[in-house]
Amino acid sequence: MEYTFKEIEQKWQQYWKNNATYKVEINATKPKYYVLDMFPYPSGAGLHVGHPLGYIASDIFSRFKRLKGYNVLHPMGYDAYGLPAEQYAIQTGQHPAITTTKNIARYREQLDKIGFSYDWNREVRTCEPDYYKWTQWAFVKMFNHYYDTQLQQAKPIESLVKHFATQGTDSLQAACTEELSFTAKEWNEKTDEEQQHILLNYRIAYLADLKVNWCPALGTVLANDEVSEGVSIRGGHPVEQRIMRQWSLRISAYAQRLLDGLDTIDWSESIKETQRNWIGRSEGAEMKFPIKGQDADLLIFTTRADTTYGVTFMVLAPESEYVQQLTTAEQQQAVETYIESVKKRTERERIADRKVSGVFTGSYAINPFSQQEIPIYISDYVLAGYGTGAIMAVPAHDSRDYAFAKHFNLPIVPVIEGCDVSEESFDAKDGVMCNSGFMNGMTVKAAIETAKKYVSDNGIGRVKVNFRLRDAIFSRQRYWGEPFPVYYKNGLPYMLDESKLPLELPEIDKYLPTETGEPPLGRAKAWHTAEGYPYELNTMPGFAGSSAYFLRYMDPRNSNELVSKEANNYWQQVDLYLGGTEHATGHLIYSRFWNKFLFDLGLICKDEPFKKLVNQGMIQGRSNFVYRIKDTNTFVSYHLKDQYEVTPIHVDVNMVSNDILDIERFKAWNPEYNKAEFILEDGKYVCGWAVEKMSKSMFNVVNPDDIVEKYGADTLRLYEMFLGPLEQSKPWDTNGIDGVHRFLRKLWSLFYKDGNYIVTQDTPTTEELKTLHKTIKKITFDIENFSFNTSVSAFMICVNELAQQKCSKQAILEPLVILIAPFAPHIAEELYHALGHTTTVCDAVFPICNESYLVESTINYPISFNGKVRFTLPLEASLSKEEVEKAVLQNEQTRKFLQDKQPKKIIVVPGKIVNIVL
RNA sequence: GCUCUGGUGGUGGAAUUGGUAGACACGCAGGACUUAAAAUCCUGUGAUCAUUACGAUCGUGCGGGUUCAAGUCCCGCCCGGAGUACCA
Repeated sequence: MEYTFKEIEQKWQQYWKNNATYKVEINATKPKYYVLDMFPYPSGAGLHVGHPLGYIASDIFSRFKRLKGYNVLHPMGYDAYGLPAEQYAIQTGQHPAITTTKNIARYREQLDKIGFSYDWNREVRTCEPDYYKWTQWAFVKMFNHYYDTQLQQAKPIESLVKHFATQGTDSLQAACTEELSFTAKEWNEKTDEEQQHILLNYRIAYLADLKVNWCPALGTVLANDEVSEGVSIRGGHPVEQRIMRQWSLRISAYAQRLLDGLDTIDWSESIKETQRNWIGRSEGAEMKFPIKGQDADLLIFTTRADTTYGVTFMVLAPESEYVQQLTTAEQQQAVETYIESVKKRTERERIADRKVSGVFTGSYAINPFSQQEIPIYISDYVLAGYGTGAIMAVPAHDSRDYAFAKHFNLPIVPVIEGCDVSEESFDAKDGVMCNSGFMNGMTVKAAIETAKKYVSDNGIGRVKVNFRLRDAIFSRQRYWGEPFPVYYKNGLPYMLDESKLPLELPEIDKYLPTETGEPPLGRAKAWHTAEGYPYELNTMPGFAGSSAYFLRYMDPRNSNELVSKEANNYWQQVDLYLGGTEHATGHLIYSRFWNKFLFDLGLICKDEPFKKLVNQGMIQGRSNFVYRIKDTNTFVSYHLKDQYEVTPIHVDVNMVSNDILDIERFKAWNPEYNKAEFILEDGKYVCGWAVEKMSKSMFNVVNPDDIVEKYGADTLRLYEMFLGPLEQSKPWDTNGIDGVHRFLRKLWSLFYKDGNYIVTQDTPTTEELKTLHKTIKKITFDIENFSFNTSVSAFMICVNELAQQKCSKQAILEPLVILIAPFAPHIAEELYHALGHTTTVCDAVFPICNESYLVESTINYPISFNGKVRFTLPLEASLSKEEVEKAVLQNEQTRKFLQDKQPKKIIVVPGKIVNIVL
């Protein structure tokens, strides 16, 4: 019997399907394990060979855990809402639901070919009403809660209303957009409308006028993590700042918990660090600088209160509310001109062009430490959104302030001894204070603490923690997303009753904004409640649907709850989450926030969603080139190209094998090349290559279907793992896949020779047992450490050794088949049945290493002289240090290397090495 | 700039606590089988020098250091990749 992978794979895929092998239910008698892949957005291009990398790794781990006796939840679904389907709809008029359904079918077909152990009964699609009902539901909950900063927990908005009714804002501990102050009496006298307005200031999901990233090309606003360097991440379109009325989620209230939680989860240090930076906690002081001639203060935030004596001017952000208040009549014109010029600049221009610019307001502040008068400027290097939108400038110790001071000729006063500020600022936080009154002589570290105390003791301000993390803007002016369960009455938002959910996405005639510039939902007919109140026209952003999908998988068909208590208590949280690093500041923060919110409401039992996170590296493309001699239709082979003036041209990697071009296919590729001529080397055309992003335009996309067709799914699975460490980025190079395929054939040939089944019941030899158990040990260690590339080589070594030993004994091969089942499930299932089993290999028991087979009786000691190994010497493993030393010194070869010299020192590491120092 | 990563043969990579650097594969070369090709199998394959056997020297981005012993630890640089960016 031959290794006919195609038949074998189809046969077992059908078997698994027929027998519901991967269906999983709550089973209290077994420990649970939850393995999750980041679910894909089903794009029109289908999967390329890079996508399944993580899925294969997590599948290996799931299957391993199952063999180890765990009840493994391993689901898959689709992040089905998104821009590409909508953009396609705009171009073609095809409903995005149709595009999406088609793409999902294609994804599923591709995934099925690879033999994953997903329980497809649990599939979710974020665009299905059954699913997004719970996205809307969570939003309603967020609207109906506020964040208590004292308890560090979300609380029902009713308790806040009660607080207002009895105490007003007195001793209020609630996260808010704007600090408000009113009495209980004032609150009670307000109209319902006024009260609702105030409550929006506290709700976790709230509507507010915010400065947003508006992307005109996409016709929508984008969240901070969807914008990079002033352009949209999807599509690279310019983004500008605009004030718009938008739904937002008060994720900033959770900043501290999101930060602290990082210490409790097993994620890579680098991704935790990225989140820490994104959250951006900084401890400092909020200080009031009195304004000269006004009964008002300028409030600023600083982490360097110790440098206050060095403050020689103040700077406001152009958008700051202080601007109007502090601009004097004489400066009015100049300030207006400046602010106009700043407004015209896009975010992108601001980043690209960092010229110092600014304008004087005409007003002065009083330095609360030195009592000196200092001018107040406006400049766009100060950000409105951070701190208070105003700063105290310390040019001697801050490079930005320094540049500004130099440009406007403002004084620079150093407050740290011995630093030279004639050329640049001294930003470091070490040294001894000077020019600083009561802080003189202190170290910077001590001065920071002293200054903070001074500030609070003298009523200048208070110690404060600031976060960089902004609230998440939650509105999108698009069609293909979750509708908000919101209607408006007198311009005020109200939530639909939970019984009315889901509010389904309506049909519209065109997927474009309305003529009046309203979002696409403005085109929907009868888009209002039964009473006639209009529904919200925005839809939710991409991260809405992916923020709690891991919970829904636990209980995907529950129509009464997001997840039942029973299912949640059993499955708890994701034990292993596998996906790319690109979601570090988006999905992975939002879903932690969402999860914590649900946790606060007592709806789920864990406050962190993903216990362990593993990030797979990106698979890059490996492009091939041909070299056309300039102005000809002649192509010259790689090693001869330097003799000509050539233009490199990308050539489809699918017509290149081991860098040798298939000339006939190349000619047929494009009519232009039909008559092409070639200058060959050794009768072949050798292509050049480079590592680039895998994309259509580089002609380097490799489709997993083609690999499965040619080599089988098991080969694909093994080869993807064999390429290199899971977490590292690496180029896909189909060269080398033959080796892995050959390995499977070799494994097969331990069972079948010349078409005959040759497995025997003989008792294995010590050597054979050693081969097996060393492999068990290695594979177990590797899987637990996500080192799948080394597992594959361990299997190769094992099979090579067994072939050498001519071992076809059931006692060895059966454990080996179970061992390899997580990696190559189809061949394993086939061979497991060949060995006489009638149930699936998935329900076998993972073999355990018996160390006693690994004990060596002799050790081949490397004998080194001055650290250089000269020869090896087999010695009894039981020999003591002294005996080893004696045996080595008596050895003839040792004498030869010693010559007449007396060794100065002999180091014997038992079981490892001998080093003789001369 | 800052943070995180990584740098080992022609290529992908291995080396788990400092202990024989280059496992395992690819590629290449030679050989066997074959009318021939494919497939398969065997042998060799870091570099340089030497070759009659024994070999010798160098070698993990660069320069130092610790150690009997360094790819691995310490100090200082260089280069690639990713993220982030006026955050006070």
